[in-house]
Amino acid sequence: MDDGHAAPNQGFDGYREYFVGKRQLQKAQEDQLREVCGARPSIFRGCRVHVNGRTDPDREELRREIVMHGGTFVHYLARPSDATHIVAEHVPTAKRRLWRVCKVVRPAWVLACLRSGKLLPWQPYAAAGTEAAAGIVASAGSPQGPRLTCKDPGFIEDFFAKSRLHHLSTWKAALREKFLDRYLRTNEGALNDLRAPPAHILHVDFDCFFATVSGIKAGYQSKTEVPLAVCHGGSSSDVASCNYAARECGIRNGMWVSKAQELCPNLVCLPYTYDAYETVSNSFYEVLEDLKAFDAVYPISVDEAVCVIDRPLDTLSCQELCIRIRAEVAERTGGCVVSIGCAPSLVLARLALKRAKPDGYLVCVKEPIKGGDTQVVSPAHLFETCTLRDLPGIGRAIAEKLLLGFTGHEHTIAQVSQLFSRSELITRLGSITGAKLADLFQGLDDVESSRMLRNPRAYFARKSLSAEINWGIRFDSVPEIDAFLDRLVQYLVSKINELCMTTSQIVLKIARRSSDAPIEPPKYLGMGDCDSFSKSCQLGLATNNPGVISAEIKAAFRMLSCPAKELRGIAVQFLKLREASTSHMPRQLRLPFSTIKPLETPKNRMKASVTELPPVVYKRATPIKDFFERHKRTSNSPSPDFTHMMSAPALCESFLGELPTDLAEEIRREHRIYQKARSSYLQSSRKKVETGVHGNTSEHILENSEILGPITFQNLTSQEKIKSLVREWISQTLRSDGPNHEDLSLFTSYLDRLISGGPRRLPALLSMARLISDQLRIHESYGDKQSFHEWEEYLVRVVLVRLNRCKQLYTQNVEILFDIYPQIDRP
DNA sequence: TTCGTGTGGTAGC
DNA sequence: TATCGCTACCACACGAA
Repeated sequence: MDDGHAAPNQGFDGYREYFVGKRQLQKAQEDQLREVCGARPSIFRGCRVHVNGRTDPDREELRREIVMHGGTFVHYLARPSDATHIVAEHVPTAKRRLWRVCKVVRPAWVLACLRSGKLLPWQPYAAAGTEAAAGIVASAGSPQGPRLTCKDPGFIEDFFAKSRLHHLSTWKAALREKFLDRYLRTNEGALNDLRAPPAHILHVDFDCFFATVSGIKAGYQSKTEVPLAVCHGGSSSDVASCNYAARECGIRNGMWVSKAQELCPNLVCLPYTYDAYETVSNSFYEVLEDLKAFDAVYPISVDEAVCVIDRPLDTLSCQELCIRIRAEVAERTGGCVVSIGCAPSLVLARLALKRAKPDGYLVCVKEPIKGGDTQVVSPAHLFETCTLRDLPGIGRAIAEKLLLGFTGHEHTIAQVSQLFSRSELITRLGSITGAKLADLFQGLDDVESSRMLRNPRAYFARKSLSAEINWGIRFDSVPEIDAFLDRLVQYLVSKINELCMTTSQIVLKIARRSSDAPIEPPKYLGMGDCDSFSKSCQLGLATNNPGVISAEIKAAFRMLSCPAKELRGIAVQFLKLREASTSHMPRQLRLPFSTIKPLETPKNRMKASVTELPPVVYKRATPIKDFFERHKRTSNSPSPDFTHMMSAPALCESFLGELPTDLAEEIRREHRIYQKARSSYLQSSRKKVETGVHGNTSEHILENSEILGPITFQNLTSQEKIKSLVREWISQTLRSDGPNHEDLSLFTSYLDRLISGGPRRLPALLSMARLISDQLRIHESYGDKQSFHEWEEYLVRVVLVRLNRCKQLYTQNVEILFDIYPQIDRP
């Protein structure tokens, strides 16, 4: 649609095309706006903002500002998750529950962001009537702002804003993405990939990065004699970073402040200065780029990079380069110190870096001149002076596993390599880790590390996305945890949307207080000693739908059977990521008409369709009942007890009637979620339909084929009976918590069998699509319910995808008209 | 043997 | 008043088919 206007309804694509057209029109207007007004700072980048009700400034003005400053304007809010922010003066009572998980802000937030030129925290601008606004009012007068607990809506963002480890991880991810983007732009294909090991590798790393930067910001010289540490505050907070003056007292990163202060009473504790770390890091990478001395600069972390030179340089030139880098970085960062290890392999460069610290550089060459410069060393020298733990990827666990029975002192690499042959290493540590260590002992890079150099595209590509919180997790009830999981999923979904990706496997990981650990650990709101459990779910079809993901995660939480009060940590992971553009996004389906090859016979057509378009299967690869059976057998494992879930009793309504309304509702809610996880509607209600009065044999459509046998669903052959079952199934599950995935899988398989029956089966397929659409239209009032969205998504992603495929295959033979739900309010 | 799942280890300050 | 114990990725063990 070149003109950007909605096309008239053409068969079953009409609804989608209408919306695609409408969105294109709006997008074109917004693009035009950006063009006319020129580029502005991208303050609202990644934000999807919806404006609700009457506002001041009005909706159009807010829209203009948001769009011009990099944001996306959400015109129609089909569901709360469509927007990251909702702008409203007040939250209508009817929307309070629905919007509970949203960032609902006053228009003042938009204006304040524009004034300050950056995205500001939303909580201080929470709209009247929201929980967040109530929290702010309650804590007014506190200079710190509201103290949020894990039960509060803003907790996740607040926690991440202060978490050093979260910052380190997100910076690293951003650097990798930036590298990849640059690499893909400048190195079309992989022509410049290194085929042989590069000549020189420089491993560059800041000395005590946080401590130095925070120190400089607080007015200390970078090499001050004053012992400094960066921490949040009190005695049980972690030392994130300390300078060398503090290290001389025995203070180490990760140590508690109370212990550090015992070792060094003069210790100066400095606050985190995340903005400054980011600024210095940017300067650091700029220096490495500006030097134009490297064939590649690989990011390792915010303050650490591996630089590669792919041409031979003499030792003196390497030394001069190290000196130059150190001087440039110091100049551009207000005096920050980097140390450098230079060697022909990653592992030797890393060891050289370890020995170069603090405030130095080392060049490792095979045969240094005897009595020459002390900054030039041999591999043997590094092996004799570095410890096993200095090797990359060798942490405490592996070192202990290997050196069991050899404890007593810190072993050097030279000593340990004498103790074990390659085969002994493999026996003790496993095939890959053992071989890796054997390689490292020879100064050679292991397969995994050298992937970074050989195939950076694969090495730096993102394969998963996750969020984890193991601090401040204290819940009293499962509904509170559900609300938290909703928010965490929403957080991740907004991330995955920014990446334009979808996921087809999700994992819930929890930390549960160990039975012998105290209720409250020594660290304030810490996790203490915990057992960890995880549960993964295959979604079958890649999605970014927060409702679908959230429902799975909540069901997974129930399967892990952790009492609410025992929970100390929660993580949600998205695995098997795919580009959103290549997966079938709802309402963004594209019919591949241009790729259709003319086929001569229906038989050929089917053959081609099978090879070119494998059927999409929406299934649950780990049926819940299998999961229960598997875990019943492993009684010696620390896995939780599922037996109470195996026999979830029916609810006694008369008993519930006597309970307080809140409590009764909570129990009903729990029961619905358990039921959804356990129950299959199709299994339980098939008999009812079989014995019903619907249909008669003369109405059989499907089994009349002369070539093909009857296509059954749930042992039913009459299409009327099947439709009756499906109608009842949809109606029931719309009222409750949506369809069971195994049921959907069975139904999808039925649809696929219809398709493989050829064009004659098409009316049956079309009839099923219409039936689902009709049911959704009938139950339009459930439009806000999760179950409604699940059915809607199934219709769009699974059923319509199949109809599209058939349209492509059979359009010459059969007229396909399908008008998708819902009715559209046309402009 | 191969595959999927759950668990655990490592790195950065 | 505390305090902000993340995240991506790989490898291993084990069980099922």
